[in-house]
Amino acid sequence: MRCANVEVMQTEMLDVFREVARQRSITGAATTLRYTQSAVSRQIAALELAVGARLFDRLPRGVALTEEGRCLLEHATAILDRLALARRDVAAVHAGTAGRLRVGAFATADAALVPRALARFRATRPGVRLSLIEGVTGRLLAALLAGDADVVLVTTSADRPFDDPRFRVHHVLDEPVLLAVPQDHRLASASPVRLAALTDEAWIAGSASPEETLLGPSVRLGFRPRIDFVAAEWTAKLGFVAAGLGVTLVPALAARTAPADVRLLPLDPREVPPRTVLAATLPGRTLPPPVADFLTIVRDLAQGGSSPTGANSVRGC
Amino acid sequence: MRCANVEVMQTEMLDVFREVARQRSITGAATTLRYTQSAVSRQIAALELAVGARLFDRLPRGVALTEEGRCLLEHATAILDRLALARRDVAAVHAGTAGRLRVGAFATADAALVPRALARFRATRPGVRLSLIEGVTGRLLAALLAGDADVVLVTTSADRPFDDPRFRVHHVLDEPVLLAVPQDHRLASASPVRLAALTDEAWIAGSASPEETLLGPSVRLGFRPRIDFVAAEWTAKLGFVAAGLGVTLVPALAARTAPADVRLLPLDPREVPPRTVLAATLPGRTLPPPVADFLTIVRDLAQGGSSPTGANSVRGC
DNA sequence: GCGCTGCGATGCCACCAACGAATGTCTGGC
DNA sequence: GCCAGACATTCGTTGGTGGCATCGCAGCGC
Repeated sequence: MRCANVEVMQTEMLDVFREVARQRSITGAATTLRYTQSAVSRQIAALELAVGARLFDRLPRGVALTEEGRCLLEHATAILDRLALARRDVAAVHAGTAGRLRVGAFATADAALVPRALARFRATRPGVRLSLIEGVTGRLLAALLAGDADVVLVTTSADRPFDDPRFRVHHVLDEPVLLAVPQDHRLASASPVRLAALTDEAWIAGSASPEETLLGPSVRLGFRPRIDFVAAEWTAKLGFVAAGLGVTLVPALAARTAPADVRLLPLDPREVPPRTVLAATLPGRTLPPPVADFLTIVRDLAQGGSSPTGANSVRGC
Repeated sequence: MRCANVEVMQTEMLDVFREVARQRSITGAATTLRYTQSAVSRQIAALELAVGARLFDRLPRGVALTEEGRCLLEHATAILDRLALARRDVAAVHAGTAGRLRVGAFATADAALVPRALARFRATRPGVRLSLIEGVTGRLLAALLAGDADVVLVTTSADRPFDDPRFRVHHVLDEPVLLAVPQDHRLASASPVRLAALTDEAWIAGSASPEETLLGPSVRLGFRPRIDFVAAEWTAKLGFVAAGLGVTLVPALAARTAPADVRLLPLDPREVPPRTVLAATLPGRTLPPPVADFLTIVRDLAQGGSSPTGANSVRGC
């Protein structure tokens, strides 16, 4: 019975209102807007009903804004401008010339792979705001779920497939694991090294329980290392190695951070399977162009698409 | 044939969009907004068509904003907030609790009448921004026409009725004109003074041609003053009078600025008709509450509604 | 494994809100 | 005093929009 939207200010109303205010004429605005005079007249009447105040004084020649109309005009102009801005902004995001890309990655990926990828990304999409969070796999996946990241780079061992349905995974690269030994180690010139030759070595690992470290896959294959030192940071582990206190495993991505007095030796991939680097996104979501681009760039770089990373230089051995 | 407003973002669309984004559910938003699920679904589809991008990813349980949707949400929120602000603002202006009042007035009105009126006005409508422009009648009326003032106070002599159809006039007060004489003048105790007694006086006037001054009406009635000194400012004229160099006419509103050694004498209103003070607004416009209030207050003050002005104290003589 | 359930999309229909055309009304000007 | 210009109003029509019902799809539980 009664009009439902008697109180609604539609954007078209505001547009008509603005034009009438500009021209100080209902008939003129109607002509400009390709409406009939009656249509504009009724639009203004409806808007006046909606705001509960007369917006124009009707003069013998045209109309004049009332104080209420002048007040509304400021707001209407701002609203219509913002609406136009919203159009342009959404279009820019859609085209990939604006927006944001929030990447999450593990520490060694941030050494070279991610910054190079982001640099190349920025060159092609300079309007996209970039941000990065670093952390371990669990934190990264939580951030992705929480909506705090658009794509995260995580690692997993090949013997533990990543099949959580809450994530969509994109393969990035299979990263060989290297053995770090002191420069004068007895195996420093052996290639490749077999695990059987390392049973009596003093190991340096990130945790006292080797299951959770890079040694995990090999442990599950039957290898039993003797862990003498526990250190979390790569620089610390490599420092111990350089001092001749033991050996450790190093992912290829961290190879470039190794000091000169440490030798990195390839291992048999059947005994020490490569670590898989994955990108994870949320399933069911359309990949925004920035994310898709970033994935392409990261994969390209991982395959040696540009100046080789430490991983690639060693993989060639 | 084709939809005319396929590209329009209506405010209701944005409202629905915001609610869907908040609840991450089309069905939920429909329930909250008292719509059916199909209506909301189509609203979102129409909005996506309007902006040319998918705003939500449809998930098995609800929906999730895309990057474009997140972008639009910021704008939509701002727009809807501004729309609500516009409603409140216009309502406040309509109620007279907000807005502005731009008064124009001639110099002597600004001595006491206008500031007192504005002070009383502010007490009742503290939210209204006040502004004042001062000038002579011509400038004030021009400002009114140009939309730079809402109401202007001007003076006119009773023998020159103000009948310009471009203005709507509101009578404020009839202001008697007083004769200023030195304290020891021969007429200092006469009351009222007849013009016939002033034919030989040395006159001080605002212009060499008395037609344009306060003497104008009397001149048109046959009086021929001898103008010895020309000075524009009231303080200057009264200074000449105090020095015994002549006599001059003073409007009652300026009486309070007279120094103590000058006597102000009443004149016969038939020979020196009172000056009329008018308020002018634009015709055909609804008087905003602030303007109507201001007019009421000014009239009230002019009739001695509060502490008497200089005019009133003299009028009583 | 199969059916159920929950959610969004869509076809169909009805309604009314808004448009266009024509007319009415008022004011100012010649 | 009639005309012209501008806004308001009335009337008939139509397209946009919501409701109803249904479909498709995916996850979950028995």
